Amino acid sequence: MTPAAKLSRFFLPTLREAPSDADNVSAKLMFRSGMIRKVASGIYEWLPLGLRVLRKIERIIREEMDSIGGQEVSLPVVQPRALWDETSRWGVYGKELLRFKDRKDGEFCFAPTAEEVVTDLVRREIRSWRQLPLMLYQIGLKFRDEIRPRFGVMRSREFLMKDAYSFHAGEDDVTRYYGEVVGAYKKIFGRCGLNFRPVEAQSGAIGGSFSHEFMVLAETGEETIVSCADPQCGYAANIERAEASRPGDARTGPSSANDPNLKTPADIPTPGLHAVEEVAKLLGEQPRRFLKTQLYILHGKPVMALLRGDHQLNEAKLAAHLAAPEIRRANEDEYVKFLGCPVGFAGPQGHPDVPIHADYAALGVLNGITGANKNGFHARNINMWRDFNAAGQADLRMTTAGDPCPRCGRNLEWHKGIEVGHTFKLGIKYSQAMGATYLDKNQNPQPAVMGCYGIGVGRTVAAAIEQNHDAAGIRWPASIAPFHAVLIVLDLAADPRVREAAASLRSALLAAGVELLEDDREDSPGVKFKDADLIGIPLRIVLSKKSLDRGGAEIKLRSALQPEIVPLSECLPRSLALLGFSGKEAVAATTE
RNA sequence: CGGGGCAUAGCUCAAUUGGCAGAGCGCUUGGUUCGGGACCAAGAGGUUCUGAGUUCAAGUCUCAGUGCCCCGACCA
Repeated sequence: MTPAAKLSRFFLPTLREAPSDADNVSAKLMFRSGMIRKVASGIYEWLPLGLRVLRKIERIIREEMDSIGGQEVSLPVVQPRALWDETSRWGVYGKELLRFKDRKDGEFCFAPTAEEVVTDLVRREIRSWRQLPLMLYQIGLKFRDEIRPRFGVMRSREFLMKDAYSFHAGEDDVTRYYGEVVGAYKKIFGRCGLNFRPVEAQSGAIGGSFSHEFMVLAETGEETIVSCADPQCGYAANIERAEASRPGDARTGPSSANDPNLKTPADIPTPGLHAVEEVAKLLGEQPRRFLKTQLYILHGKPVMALLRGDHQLNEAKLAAHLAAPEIRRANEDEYVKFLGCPVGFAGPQGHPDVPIHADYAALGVLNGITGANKNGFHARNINMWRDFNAAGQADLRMTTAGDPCPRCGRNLEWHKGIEVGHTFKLGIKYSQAMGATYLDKNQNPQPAVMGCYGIGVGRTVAAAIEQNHDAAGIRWPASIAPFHAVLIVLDLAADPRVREAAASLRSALLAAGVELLEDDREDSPGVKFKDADLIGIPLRIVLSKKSLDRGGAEIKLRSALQPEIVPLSECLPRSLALLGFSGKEAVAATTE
């Protein structure tokens, strides 16, 4: 039985005001409640109170990962270049990968993730299909040299991540197992008391439901997610990847080049107006009747994306469509060089050497308005197939307000979210590159099929605060609270009954497995109440002359408005009930 | 990487035209208090981010550097 933590001796430097560089609610509260301090941009120290929360979440993760057959390992944080060269990621990863040399000039990096290392481990030890599936996970520090760390531990450079990797004999087995992991993730975030949503993280057009992001819903989230208003449908996706346009959106085909409805192109002077909205206003036309072009550069050559005037390009989709992550937007000089006109006056017609990749929705524009490829002019009645051809067609745009659910056609709801977990069916990308093979039943070597699964542990802490706080401070869900209860004892000197009552209540709570923080500081009651609210312990118990005069102890949930007076003999059961302790949990906690 | 801003006590911030470096909170000591961040008194605490320059004089002006923050493209 652990003794109660005495606040007078507990390293809990609370602050009345947050440091000025804390830039969101959770970071402010984590600083103020003495959970974290900052060492450098994106690098934090976790103090005892914060670490207790981190450990609570880790424990939940371990239990759920173990329950689906995961086995915990500890993989190195410092990893040799040689392994990263095998998958070409030493070159591909970019500046986010922190690299350095040891005294012998050997090249290393600080692990941002561990696919290479774990695949290396497995290829050396796994021989047979009989040894599969194998699920290994670890909870350890990662480092990604983020361009712009922000929001405290939510986007830090050094961070605690649970990363898991599964190896399978065959595609079917990963698919089966992937579902188990998603189930475990739902339990993990559910047990953490979070309101979250798993969303598809891969464009559904590719047909996959094998990458999910787990989003904690919060107004302050950096991610935007759309979900179907109909729970029966259940479609939910990151806005970055949500299906927007579909082939059916195109209403024309090559035969339409001779459509009698096509009108003759005509130039219109539009001096100085380059935005679709400006030209639309001048002409009294809807933006949806426009064809919008955006020029990109791939390996020094121009590529044009074509969109309907009221739509926004999704660069990630364009990159995926072209299978070219290295594309970049063309600058003004390149517009002039390749299209012969400044940005804002370019149209798809008249550039046979520039491949055009059209969003499906753009193909439905009849007699469209677009740039005339001359400074100060736009053109009417431009039509695909007659005036230009597309090298490719795809879903290239962002979902916009008013778009229907791509699955069932009903309305979409928009939410903000914080990504706390990501699951991914990897396939054989790493096992093939690194030669992680097993012998199948027919003695044929096969690359192991892999899945990988991450959880940002520190980010989960911050997300929990974003979702559970009020003006006074944090309101921890009981399952991840640093302590279950805080005991505030007042009038110690003035009333001898208080000490006795505190002693018996303290030992009863501890014996029942309640994690107890006792505020024994020589401070005024106000200070203690303020700090208790700030650090957000779920249950507050006050013993004082006043409470005893009224018949016992004063008990209050952090979320409750008013305390209740409970007779001393009832304090233990009442506390356990308020904490939602079942008998089982209490016993488990006691026997630890 | 591009654009903008900031850097003064542990925290939040002042310092007029270039003219003695300050306040609140926190901390220490003593006293008085004790149910929502109490009060009185006395203290401790500073390389004004670093370096150079201008000046009789620089927290303040100039230059360079560093760190941090905010706005845009990656990610747990």
